[in-house]
Amino acid sequence: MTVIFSKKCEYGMQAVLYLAAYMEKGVIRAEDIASSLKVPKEFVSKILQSLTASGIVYSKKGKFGGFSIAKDPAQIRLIDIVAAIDGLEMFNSCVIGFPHCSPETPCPVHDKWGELRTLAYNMLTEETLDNFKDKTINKIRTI
Amino acid sequence: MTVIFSKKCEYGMQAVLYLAAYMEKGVIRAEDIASSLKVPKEFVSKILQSLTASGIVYSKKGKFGGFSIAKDPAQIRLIDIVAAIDGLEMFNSCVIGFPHCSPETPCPVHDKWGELRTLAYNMLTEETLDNFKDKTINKIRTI
DNA sequence: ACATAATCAGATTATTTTGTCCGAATAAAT
DNA sequence: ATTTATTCGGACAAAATAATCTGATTATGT
Ligand code: SF4
Ligand code: SF4
Repeated sequence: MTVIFSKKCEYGMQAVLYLAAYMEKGVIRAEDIASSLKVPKEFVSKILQSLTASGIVYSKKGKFGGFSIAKDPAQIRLIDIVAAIDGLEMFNSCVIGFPHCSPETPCPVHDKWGELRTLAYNMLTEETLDNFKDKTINKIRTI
Repeated sequence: MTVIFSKKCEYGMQAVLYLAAYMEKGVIRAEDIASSLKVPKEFVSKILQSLTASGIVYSKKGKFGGFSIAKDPAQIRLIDIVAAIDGLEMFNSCVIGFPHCSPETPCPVHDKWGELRTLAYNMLTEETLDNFKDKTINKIRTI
């Protein structure tokens, strides 16, 4: 069981938080990111490749190459990463897995789940990455 | 990507809601449950087998056998089904996938996620299956 | 007792997700 | 130009999840 997001998406968010927190270092090698986060190197590299295609991450090839954040962190929200990797279908789906989710045919937990989805959406939308710098650095230290 | 719970768990909750809503019918065949819910018959049968082992569901073998709810629906909560199938680890895990989740080393969204987890827990805990009967029947009709 | 209809239990297959490997391309330093 | 360190991109492998099949077992009706 996953907690809402796929590993791909979790690692993607972690890696982008890392890049935003350490953006003054310039490009950072996938290997450094992977060892700091304790996640598989090739996997995180692959995820960052796809985020490069989405325009969130910048990559530089060759010696002294690596990844960096492509835009101002003040313009990136966590939901942008979720949208790029897992997509946003979860915000239109049912916790219990019933089909045809709508207020006209509510399942037993419809009201509460709707509220939860809104809160989750806000959590990923209200703040931009620049606000997360200190907490990210502290969290990564403890991994 | 799943929305919090595995298919196994989603189908389990749906099937138990079904059994609770139609408990006056006595035992119900896996095939009827599967066709009403539009889920794979053998899969739902397997899940109900494991819920039988957990004591939530009763099963009767042989001709005119089937499944029924084993306890009073007023004593079963959705979280009991989640606990039996997916387990409750999600209530101690991070949305972003960081390890060592704790208030001492909070990740960027720790506060909001903590609140969300509590609401999700309440959603699955506060009501018992007997309260869901009407909504379940209406929802199943529309599948 | 026998035939029938159903669950049970476990083996098996399929699909998706997660993770790894490797050759080609690229860029910097010598 | 050559060497070296790196990403890129796609193929590949492993693991987890979802779904199916099959034979044994059990209970009912005749
Ligand atoms: S709670 Fe019910 S109506 Fe709402 S999304 Fe889930 S199944 Fe659909
Ligand atoms: S929000 Fe941070 S501290 Fe809280 S569970 Fe997630 S990673 Fe752990």
